[in-house]
Amino acid sequence: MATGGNGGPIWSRPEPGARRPRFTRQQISAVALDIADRDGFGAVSMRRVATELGAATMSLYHYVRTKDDLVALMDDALMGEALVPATELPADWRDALTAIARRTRAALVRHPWALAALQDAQFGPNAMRHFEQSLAAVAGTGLDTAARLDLLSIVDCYVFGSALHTGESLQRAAAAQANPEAVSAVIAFGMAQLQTGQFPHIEALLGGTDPRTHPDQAAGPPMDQDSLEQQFERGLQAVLDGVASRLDIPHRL
Amino acid sequence: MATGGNGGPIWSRPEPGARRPRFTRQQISAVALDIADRDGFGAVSMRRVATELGAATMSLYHYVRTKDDLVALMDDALMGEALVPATELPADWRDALTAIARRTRAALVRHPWALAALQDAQFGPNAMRHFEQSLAAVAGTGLDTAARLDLLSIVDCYVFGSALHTGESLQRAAAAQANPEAVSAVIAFGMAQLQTGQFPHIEALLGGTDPRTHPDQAAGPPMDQDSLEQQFERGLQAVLDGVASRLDIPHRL
DNA sequence: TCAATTAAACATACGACGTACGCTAATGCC
DNA sequence: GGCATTAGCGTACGTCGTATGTTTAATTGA
Repeated sequence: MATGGNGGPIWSRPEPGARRPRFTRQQISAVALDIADRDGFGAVSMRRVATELGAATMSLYHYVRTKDDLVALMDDALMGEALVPATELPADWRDALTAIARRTRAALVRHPWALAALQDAQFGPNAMRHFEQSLAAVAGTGLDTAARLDLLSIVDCYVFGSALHTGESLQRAAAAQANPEAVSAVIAFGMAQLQTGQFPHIEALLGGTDPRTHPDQAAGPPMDQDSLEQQFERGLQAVLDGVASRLDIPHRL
Repeated sequence: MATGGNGGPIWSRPEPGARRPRFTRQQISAVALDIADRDGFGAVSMRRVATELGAATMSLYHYVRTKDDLVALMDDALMGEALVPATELPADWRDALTAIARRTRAALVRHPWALAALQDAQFGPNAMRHFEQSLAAVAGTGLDTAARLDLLSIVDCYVFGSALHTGESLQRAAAAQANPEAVSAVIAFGMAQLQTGQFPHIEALLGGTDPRTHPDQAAGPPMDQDSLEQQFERGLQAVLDGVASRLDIPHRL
């Protein structure tokens, strides 16, 4: 249930009053974020969060109606990390979009579980602030409304896709380090596939180097955090080039 | 466990032999795909798949070592849908990439659960074919290896991000139709937020129209399948423009 | 000040889930 | 026809989200 049931999104309801609550939503989402970062999104259970808060499982349900609500809190905390501090938002539209994109990607990469979880979470106040900030960034383009939304959508798609890609790569790299024998099994499978002759371009890409002797480059370029970030930067500028020329945006250059 | 345990990826192991098995992997993944499409990825359980196959739960474990393996089969079936038939792949790099992008997006949009599931699934034969096909598409660009991979990565990020975006939108739209009262609660929350005055650009975007009287446009432009597809096409061409000019690719135009 | 009220906290329990374990019975090969 | 192999399955364990009902503590009205 993506919309959270009958009472509206959790942010439209006040935090519980009367008897002073032991926890704030920030504390709860912080604990949940921490668990997800340490042990993966799958480790975030109502019991676990409650335990780490020092409470009984069912006590959580006074702060959160369902687990979806908890996930919504987590996602909104993450969107908070994606916000560019208001004073740091450049005036030029291109610089502003770049700043927002960098920060958004950084937040998503920091919490690789987010993209899966975010998929059907309700949008919260920080998501709204993110949208507002994006609109502010493109306010100076002189474009009409539809074109502005197009521009934002294109850049957003690239940023989220890039974060997805980076998250996968890093997760794969981590899994490979944790379980080296599985990685050689995967490589063996890949080599066997190559030997069918159906993959000439991949063969050419590897250029005769046996990945078993160079396990650091599983299929192509290095996959460390820095390379992926540089790749993201190159792609982002290319995307911005493309939309700028398509939409005929005046630029200060 | 993204790497699937000790025995290597499922594709490196033969289907069970000796006594003739009742099911093929294709049947199994087809049933699982069908369940996911009808009732969501969360409805795909070992019990459910087994039941719909007409078998007992534990019998599935003779075809699949863990549920992760089942998900891997599902993802690979999906990547099969994303393949462009070999005879239909255009010679021009830009047309070829466009064809691959369209087909990939279509497959991902058809199965909105895929992006979440795909995140940590092992790559299979069809993913490999997809990669091979992408390499074939950019073979005629004259770029060196690193630039080719950059190009592919940028387009792929945009395609996956766009599919993520589209999937979210459609899912939200479906949820809204299934549960209209929740939607008005969300709108009420949004209006209340607007009234804080912290969102001048969003207010300007709505242009004074109260979404409660025009609930079809929750926040901005229409979100139907066609509009999203057109938006994707515009964005894709913009992205291709950008990489083409950045990478200085000769084009037949 | 002291009862009445409200809300926070919790224990128990239910039906789902993935899957470890061990048994039964059907099949292919000699 | 005998036998090894293995598909198929029943049971059970520990996890999950959460419905339900009860206890405990703080706030409020008189």
